[in-house]
Amino acid sequence: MPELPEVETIKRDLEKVILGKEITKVCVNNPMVIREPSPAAFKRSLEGATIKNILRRGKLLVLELSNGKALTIHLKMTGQLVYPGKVKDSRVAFHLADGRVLDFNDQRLFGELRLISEWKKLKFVQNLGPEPFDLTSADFKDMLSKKKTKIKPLLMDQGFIAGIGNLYASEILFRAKIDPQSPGQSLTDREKEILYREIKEVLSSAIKHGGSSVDDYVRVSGKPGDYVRFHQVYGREGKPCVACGTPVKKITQGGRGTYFCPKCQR
DNA sequence: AATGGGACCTGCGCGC
DNA sequence: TGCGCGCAGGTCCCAT
Repeated sequence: MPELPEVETIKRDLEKVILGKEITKVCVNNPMVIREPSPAAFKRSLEGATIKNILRRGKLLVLELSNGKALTIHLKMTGQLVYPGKVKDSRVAFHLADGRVLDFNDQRLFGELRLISEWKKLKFVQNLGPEPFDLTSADFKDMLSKKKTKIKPLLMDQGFIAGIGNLYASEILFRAKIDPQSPGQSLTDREKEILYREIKEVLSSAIKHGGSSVDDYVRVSGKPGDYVRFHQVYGREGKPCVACGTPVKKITQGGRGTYFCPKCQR
Protein backbone atom coordinates (compact mmCIF):
# COMPACT_ATOMS: atom_id res chain seq x y z
CA MET A 1 0.00 0.00 0.00
CA PRO A 2 2.72 2.51 0.68
CA GLU A 3 2.80 4.87 -2.31
CA LEU A 4 4.67 8.12 -2.80
CA PRO A 5 2.88 10.06 0.00
CA GLU A 6 3.41 7.28 2.54
CA VAL A 7 7.08 6.79 1.65
CA GLU A 8 7.66 10.55 1.69
CA THR A 9 5.99 10.74 5.11
CA ILE A 10 8.24 7.97 6.42
CA LYS A 11 11.26 9.74 4.94
CA ARG A 12 10.40 12.98 6.74
CA ASP A 13 9.58 11.15 9.98
CA LEU A 14 12.91 9.29 9.85
CA GLU A 15 14.86 12.50 9.23
CA LYS A 16 13.57 13.82 12.53
CA VAL A 17 14.51 10.78 14.60
CA ILE A 18 17.40 8.75 13.17
CA LEU A 19 19.44 11.06 10.95
CA GLY A 20 23.08 11.26 12.08
CA LYS A 21 22.78 8.24 14.36
CA GLU A 22 25.05 5.21 14.30
CA ILE A 23 23.77 1.70 13.70
CA THR A 24 25.40 -0.35 16.44
CA LYS A 25 23.83 -3.75 15.85
CA VAL A 26 21.62 -5.43 13.26
CA CYS A 27 19.41 -8.42 14.09
CA VAL A 28 18.18 -10.28 11.02
CA ASN A 29 15.10 -12.14 12.19
CA ASN A 30 14.00 -13.17 8.69
CA PRO A 31 16.73 -13.23 6.03
CA MET A 32 14.17 -13.43 3.22
CA VAL A 33 13.79 -9.65 3.08
CA ILE A 34 17.51 -9.08 2.51
CA ARG A 35 18.10 -9.23 -1.24
CA GLU A 36 21.77 -8.28 -1.29
CA PRO A 37 24.42 -8.93 -0.13
CA SER A 38 24.22 -12.06 2.06
CA PRO A 39 22.52 -11.52 5.44
CA ALA A 40 25.90 -11.94 7.18
CA ALA A 41 27.62 -9.35 4.96
CA PHE A 42 24.58 -7.07 5.25
CA LYS A 43 24.85 -7.14 9.02
CA ARG A 44 28.63 -6.83 9.07
CA SER A 45 28.90 -3.75 6.89
CA LEU A 46 25.94 -1.96 8.47
CA GLU A 47 27.21 -2.23 12.03
CA GLY A 48 29.23 0.85 12.89
CA ALA A 49 27.88 2.94 10.02
CA THR A 50 26.18 6.29 10.54
CA ILE A 51 23.05 7.46 8.71
CA LYS A 52 24.15 10.48 6.72
CA ASN A 53 21.25 11.20 4.42
CA ILE A 54 17.71 10.00 3.75
CA LEU A 55 16.16 10.16 0.27
CA ARG A 56 13.11 8.95 -1.63
CA ARG A 57 12.83 8.02 -5.30
CA GLY A 58 9.38 6.87 -6.34
CA LYS A 59 8.33 4.40 -3.66
CA LEU A 60 11.94 3.57 -2.79
CA LEU A 61 13.52 4.79 0.41
CA VAL A 62 17.30 5.28 0.49
CA LEU A 63 19.49 5.69 3.57
CA GLU A 64 22.96 6.90 2.63
CA LEU A 65 25.62 5.82 5.11
CA SER A 66 29.00 7.03 6.34
CA ASN A 67 30.73 3.98 4.83
CA GLY A 68 29.82 5.08 1.33
CA LYS A 69 27.07 2.52 0.91
CA ALA A 70 23.34 2.94 0.74
CA LEU A 71 20.60 0.95 2.42
CA THR A 72 17.62 0.82 0.06
CA ILE A 73 14.23 -0.11 1.45
CA HIS A 74 11.19 -1.01 -0.61
CA LEU A 75 8.14 -1.52 1.60
CA LYS A 76 6.07 -3.15 -1.17
CA MET A 77 2.66 -3.76 0.40
CA THR A 78 3.00 -4.46 4.09
CA GLY A 79 6.40 -3.09 5.03
CA GLN A 80 6.69 -0.75 7.99
CA LEU A 81 9.49 1.20 9.64
CA VAL A 82 8.82 1.85 13.30
CA TYR A 83 10.94 3.75 15.83
CA PRO A 84 11.30 3.21 18.64
CA GLY A 85 10.52 -0.40 17.83
CA LYS A 86 9.74 -3.42 19.94
CA VAL A 87 12.63 -5.75 19.04
CA LYS A 88 10.18 -8.64 18.90
CA ASP A 89 8.33 -9.72 15.74
CA SER A 90 10.28 -7.50 13.38
CA ARG A 91 11.95 -8.91 10.27
CA VAL A 92 15.08 -6.83 10.82
CA ALA A 93 15.95 -4.78 13.91
CA PHE A 94 18.44 -1.94 13.57
CA HIS A 95 19.85 -1.06 16.97
CA LEU A 96 21.00 2.55 17.17
CA ALA A 97 23.58 4.27 19.35
CA ASP A 98 20.81 5.96 21.34
CA GLY A 99 19.80 2.57 22.72
CA ARG A 100 16.60 2.44 20.69
CA VAL A 101 15.66 0.17 17.79
CA LEU A 102 14.38 0.87 14.29
CA ASP A 103 12.17 -2.06 13.32
CA PHE A 104 11.52 -3.19 9.78
CA ASN A 105 8.22 -5.07 9.93
CA ASP A 106 6.67 -6.85 6.97
CA GLN A 107 3.79 -9.25 7.34
CA ARG A 108 3.88 -10.60 3.80
CA LEU A 109 7.66 -10.59 3.27
CA PHE A 110 7.44 -8.84 -0.09
CA GLY A 111 9.64 -6.01 1.14
CA GLU A 112 13.20 -5.69 -0.11
CA LEU A 113 16.30 -4.44 1.69
CA ARG A 114 19.58 -3.92 -0.14
CA LEU A 115 22.96 -2.66 0.91
CA ILE A 116 24.77 -1.43 -2.17
CA SER A 117 27.40 1.02 -3.36
CA GLU A 118 25.55 2.85 -6.09
CA TRP A 119 21.82 2.80 -5.59
CA LYS A 120 21.13 4.91 -8.67
CA LYS A 121 22.47 2.08 -10.80
CA LEU A 122 19.85 -0.38 -9.57
CA LYS A 123 17.82 -1.59 -12.54
CA PHE A 124 14.66 -0.75 -10.65
CA VAL A 125 15.81 2.86 -10.24
CA GLN A 126 17.04 3.13 -13.83
CA ASN A 127 13.60 2.12 -15.06
CA LEU A 128 11.68 4.68 -13.02
CA GLY A 129 9.82 7.48 -14.75
CA PRO A 130 9.96 11.10 -13.59
CA GLU A 131 9.06 12.25 -10.10
CA PRO A 132 5.60 13.84 -10.23
CA PHE A 133 6.83 17.04 -8.58
CA ASP A 134 9.70 17.42 -11.09
CA LEU A 135 7.49 17.02 -14.12
CA THR A 136 6.34 19.93 -16.26
CA SER A 137 2.84 20.14 -17.66
CA ALA A 138 4.20 20.18 -21.23
CA ASP A 139 6.28 17.04 -20.71
CA PHE A 140 3.39 15.23 -19.07
CA LYS A 141 1.06 16.02 -21.97
CA ASP A 142 3.69 14.87 -24.42
CA MET A 143 4.18 11.59 -22.55
CA LEU A 144 0.43 10.95 -22.53
CA SER A 145 0.00 11.62 -26.23
CA LYS A 146 2.16 8.60 -27.07
CA LYS A 147 0.29 6.10 -24.91
CA LYS A 148 -2.59 3.87 -25.89
CA THR A 149 -2.66 2.25 -22.46
CA LYS A 150 -5.69 2.96 -20.31
CA ILE A 151 -5.02 5.88 -18.05
CA LYS A 152 -5.46 4.11 -14.70
CA PRO A 153 -2.87 1.37 -15.28
CA LEU A 154 -0.70 3.97 -16.99
CA LEU A 155 -0.62 6.18 -13.88
CA MET A 156 0.42 3.10 -11.88
CA ASP A 157 3.23 2.26 -14.33
CA GLN A 158 6.39 3.24 -12.42
CA GLY A 159 8.26 3.61 -15.69
CA PHE A 160 5.76 6.17 -16.89
CA ILE A 161 5.60 8.24 -13.71
CA ALA A 162 7.11 7.25 -10.36
CA GLY A 163 5.26 6.89 -7.08
CA ILE A 164 1.56 6.49 -7.89
CA GLY A 165 -0.07 3.22 -6.80
CA ASN A 166 -3.53 1.75 -6.86
CA LEU A 167 -5.16 3.95 -4.23
CA TYR A 168 -3.98 7.34 -5.44
CA ALA A 169 -4.55 6.47 -9.11
CA SER A 170 -8.27 6.04 -8.36
CA GLU A 171 -8.44 9.16 -6.20
CA ILE A 172 -6.60 11.32 -8.74
CA LEU A 173 -8.82 10.22 -11.64
CA PHE A 174 -11.98 10.85 -9.65
CA ARG A 175 -10.90 14.39 -8.87
CA ALA A 176 -9.92 14.96 -12.48
CA LYS A 177 -13.29 13.51 -13.59
CA ILE A 178 -11.59 11.18 -16.05
CA ASP A 179 -12.79 7.67 -16.92
CA PRO A 180 -10.06 5.24 -15.76
CA GLN A 181 -10.67 3.21 -18.94
CA SER A 182 -9.75 6.04 -21.33
CA PRO A 183 -6.57 5.49 -23.34
CA GLY A 184 -3.91 8.02 -22.32
CA GLN A 185 -3.68 9.58 -25.76
CA SER A 186 -7.45 10.05 -26.00
CA LEU A 187 -7.52 12.72 -23.29
CA THR A 188 -8.18 16.27 -24.41
CA ASP A 189 -5.61 18.96 -23.73
CA ARG A 190 -7.85 20.32 -21.03
CA GLU A 191 -8.20 16.89 -19.38
CA LYS A 192 -4.43 16.42 -19.48
CA GLU A 193 -3.97 19.77 -17.77
CA ILE A 194 -6.50 18.95 -15.06
CA LEU A 195 -4.98 15.51 -14.54
CA TYR A 196 -1.51 17.02 -14.20
CA ARG A 197 -2.80 19.43 -11.59
CA GLU A 198 -4.71 16.77 -9.63
CA ILE A 199 -1.70 14.43 -9.49
CA LYS A 200 0.27 17.11 -7.70
CA GLU A 201 -2.68 18.28 -5.63
CA VAL A 202 -3.69 14.82 -4.36
CA LEU A 203 -0.12 13.69 -3.66
CA SER A 204 0.85 16.87 -1.85
CA SER A 205 -2.34 16.90 0.18
CA ALA A 206 -1.80 13.27 1.15
CA ILE A 207 1.76 14.06 2.25
CA LYS A 208 0.46 16.97 4.28
CA HIS A 209 -1.84 14.58 6.13
CA GLY A 210 0.76 11.86 6.69
CA GLY A 211 -0.51 9.41 4.06
CA SER A 212 -3.40 6.91 4.05
CA SER A 213 -3.62 4.17 6.65
CA VAL A 214 -5.99 1.65 5.10
CA ASP A 215 -4.29 -1.68 5.79
CA ASP A 216 -0.84 -1.95 7.32
CA TYR A 217 0.68 1.45 6.73
CA VAL A 218 1.68 3.40 9.82
CA ARG A 219 4.01 6.31 10.32
CA VAL A 220 7.40 5.84 11.98
CA SER A 221 5.81 6.66 15.33
CA GLY A 222 3.38 3.76 14.83
CA LYS A 223 0.48 6.18 14.45
CA PRO A 224 -1.80 6.12 11.40
CA GLY A 225 -1.77 8.61 8.54
CA ASP A 226 -4.77 10.85 8.32
CA TYR A 227 -5.58 11.10 4.61
CA VAL A 228 -8.22 8.34 4.56
CA ARG A 229 -10.87 10.86 5.56
CA PHE A 230 -10.29 12.65 2.27
CA HIS A 231 -10.78 9.56 0.11
CA GLN A 232 -13.65 9.96 -2.32
CA VAL A 233 -13.83 6.61 -4.14
CA TYR A 234 -11.19 4.13 -2.98
CA GLY A 235 -12.80 1.24 -1.10
CA ARG A 236 -16.27 2.78 -1.51
CA GLU A 237 -17.85 0.32 -3.95
CA GLY A 238 -21.64 0.67 -4.02
CA LYS A 239 -21.62 3.74 -1.81
CA PRO A 240 -22.95 7.03 -3.19
CA CYS A 241 -20.58 9.25 -5.13
CA VAL A 242 -19.74 12.27 -2.97
CA ALA A 243 -20.51 14.54 -5.93
CA CYS A 244 -23.64 13.07 -7.59
CA GLY A 245 -24.91 10.17 -5.46
CA THR A 246 -24.47 7.52 -8.16
CA PRO A 247 -23.12 4.27 -6.64
CA VAL A 248 -19.34 4.05 -6.89
CA LYS A 249 -18.34 1.27 -9.28
CA LYS A 250 -15.47 -1.19 -8.93
CA ILE A 251 -13.84 -2.81 -11.93
CA THR A 252 -10.63 -4.78 -12.42
CA GLN A 253 -7.83 -3.31 -14.51
CA GLY A 254 -4.49 -5.06 -14.87
CA GLY A 255 -5.53 -7.34 -12.03
CA ARG A 256 -6.11 -4.42 -9.67
CA GLY A 257 -9.30 -2.93 -8.32
CA THR A 258 -10.31 0.42 -9.78
CA TYR A 259 -12.96 2.54 -8.06
CA PHE A 260 -14.75 5.31 -9.94
CA CYS A 261 -18.02 7.14 -10.45
CA PRO A 262 -19.50 6.05 -13.79
CA LYS A 263 -21.44 9.31 -14.06
CA CYS A 264 -18.82 11.89 -13.05
CA GLN A 265 -15.93 10.17 -14.83
CA ARG A 266 -16.54 9.92 -18.56
C1' DA B 1 3.57 -1.64 -27.65
C1' DA B 2 -0.07 -3.41 -25.04
C1' DT B 3 -2.29 -6.77 -22.34
C1' DG B 4 -3.05 -10.75 -19.38
C1' DG B 5 -1.70 -13.97 -16.37
C1' DG B 6 1.11 -16.01 -12.64
C1' DA B 7 4.54 -15.67 -9.12
C1' DC B 8 6.16 -14.02 -4.65
C1' DC B 9 3.74 -14.13 0.62
C1' DT B 10 0.47 -13.76 4.76
C1' DG B 11 -3.74 -12.79 7.24
C1' DC B 12 -8.31 -11.55 6.97
C1' DG B 13 -13.25 -12.25 6.11
C1' DC B 14 -16.44 -14.99 3.90
C1' DG B 15 -19.57 -19.08 3.07
C1' DC B 16 -20.61 -23.60 4.31
C1' DT C 1 -16.03 -24.48 15.50
C1' DG C 2 -13.13 -25.08 11.60
C1' DC C 3 -11.99 -25.46 7.02
C1' DG C 4 -11.00 -23.84 2.31
C1' DC C 5 -11.26 -20.16 -0.51
C1' DG C 6 -10.77 -15.50 -2.59
C1' DC C 7 -8.87 -11.25 -1.93
C1' DA C 8 -5.64 -7.44 -0.88
C1' DG C 9 -1.78 -4.87 -4.18
C1' DG C 10 4.05 -3.60 -5.67
C1' DT C 11 6.91 -5.51 -8.80
C1' DC C 12 8.92 -8.86 -11.85
C1' DC C 13 8.59 -12.20 -15.44
C1' DC C 14 6.67 -14.76 -19.20
C1' DA C 15 3.35 -15.43 -22.95
C1' DT C 16 0.47 -13.73 -26.54
